[in-house]
Amino acid sequence: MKNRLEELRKARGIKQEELADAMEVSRQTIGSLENGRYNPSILLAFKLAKYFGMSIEDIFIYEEDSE
Amino acid sequence: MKNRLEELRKARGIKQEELADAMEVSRQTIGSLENGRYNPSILLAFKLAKYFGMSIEDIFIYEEDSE
DNA sequence: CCATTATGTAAAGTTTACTTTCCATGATTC
DNA sequence: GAATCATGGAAAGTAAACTTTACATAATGG
Repeated sequence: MKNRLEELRKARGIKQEELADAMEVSRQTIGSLENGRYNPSILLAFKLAKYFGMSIEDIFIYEEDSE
Repeated sequence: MKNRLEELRKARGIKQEELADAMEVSRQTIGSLENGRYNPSILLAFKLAKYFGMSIEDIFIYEEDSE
């Protein structure tokens, strides 16, 4: 799964830490998502979608058979 | 988080086991989602959405501060 | 230069999603 | 009323998401 988090965050002009605080997760979690180290839980995906005013599908790009 | 899995599955006239096979998860996983014992991973949510031809948001109902 | 700021990443631990195995129950159906 | 079928759910284990701590580095500002 790919995602547009870094792009969307930078468009908002905020730091990883600010986004992390808004989502109530650690800065490392945001960094890990931006750099593809793992996928978000569905709850975090919903929170991020709400924060950016978009759908989950607009932020996270599902690819067949992705890990 | 609530979801419409049982309703959607029954509308299709299929068993938990058949849905599980299509999603490549165990029957117990489908049962656990239908009965709210836990939330799906985002990958499974994407697979289910694709299977039912709907968006994740149409199947899974995000509620503020849900576990 | 030096201090600070933003980010990358790793290690070790906790929590949660998911598996396999197992048993129980209600609804057929024979 | 015994056998089968669909579901519920528990227990124990594995895998992945997430936390805290820690350190490294590049960029910037004084």
